[in-house]
Amino acid sequence: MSETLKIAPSPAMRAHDHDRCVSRVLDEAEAATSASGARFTPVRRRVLEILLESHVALGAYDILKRLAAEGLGDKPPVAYRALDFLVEQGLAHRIESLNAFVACMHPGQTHNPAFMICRDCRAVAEAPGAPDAIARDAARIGFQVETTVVEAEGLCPKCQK
Amino acid sequence: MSETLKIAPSPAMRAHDHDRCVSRVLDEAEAATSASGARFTPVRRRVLEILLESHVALGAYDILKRLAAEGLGDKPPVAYRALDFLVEQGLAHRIESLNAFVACMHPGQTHNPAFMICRDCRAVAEAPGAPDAIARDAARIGFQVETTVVEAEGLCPKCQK
DNA sequence: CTATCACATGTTATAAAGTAACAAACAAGG
DNA sequence: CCTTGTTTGTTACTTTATAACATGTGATAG
Repeated sequence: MSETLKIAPSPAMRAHDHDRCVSRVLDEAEAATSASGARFTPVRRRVLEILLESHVALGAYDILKRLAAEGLGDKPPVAYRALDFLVEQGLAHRIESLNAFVACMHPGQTHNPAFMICRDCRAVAEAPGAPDAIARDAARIGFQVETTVVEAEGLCPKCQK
Repeated sequence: MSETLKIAPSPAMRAHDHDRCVSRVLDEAEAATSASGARFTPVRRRVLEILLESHVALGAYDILKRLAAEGLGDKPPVAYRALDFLVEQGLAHRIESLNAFVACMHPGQTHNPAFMICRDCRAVAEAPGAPDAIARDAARIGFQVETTVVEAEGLCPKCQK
């Protein structure tokens, strides 16, 4: 059932009502965390908000700078802990090829996301993703896949101009 | 034409004649570099040999330790430069999710490789890879893909036991 | 030959990314 | 309230990576 989700690539690279998009995700996050008994604390919430300000990948230290400016903590573990939490809860994703993080644009949905990452502006769009070819090869050699990383780097529509 | 290459996933996780596999790749590397006018210097060659000793992902500093032990250099740039060279020449691949490197098992062939990475022993198998779903989504939103990273983490046959 | 130019290596220093370990604060149930 | 588990604060450190510049080396045009 995670195969052919009816969700479009996330709006990162299209015009969209960003305020609505932010509050929608924030509401879903609120719901998701309270449902799982997890605590959506001020630092955690703020980190998600910071990620949600743009659809751009931010490094842990970028976020830490923001937190520090707001008096929410200025030591690396503060940022990493919040980010780890968000990733565990499916509220954020780590972008391996950038050592950076983005807010998840459809939390709650089981997904094996694929990302399109602009090398110029670092905008990240999230697509449903279906790493099928590799699943076939894995089966062929008896490799047991647990997680997948699928990231396409290139230029977003804006940065092509 | 890179779509359906007739190459199998690399032998990393199957029994194989490793000496033959090493010397084959080394020969191909020799050919490829001299063809492109690049210089396959002792450090570069040695780094490739080290990677080829196993089909396991090694960090730059793992390699540097080996080089240092052999008197080939003990400063980070030595290792990074050799690795960058090998990656540029298509003789090695960077594994983003491990910040590590493996030898390429079929250099010369244009490929958009996908990797299966054992989280236990760090063995890496290279598969032809065909990130198709994402290409479709990219086209849909006008994103211009330049490179792709496809990595599956899990357990190799050996480590499942 | 040898001057020159491109490329490769050596070295210093530092930046950027990430974590282990332990102490203090806090929230939530008994 | 008091205990228990989670979260936060903090120190210190490890790992990964690069900028910048000096030195060496090898091919080739003169």
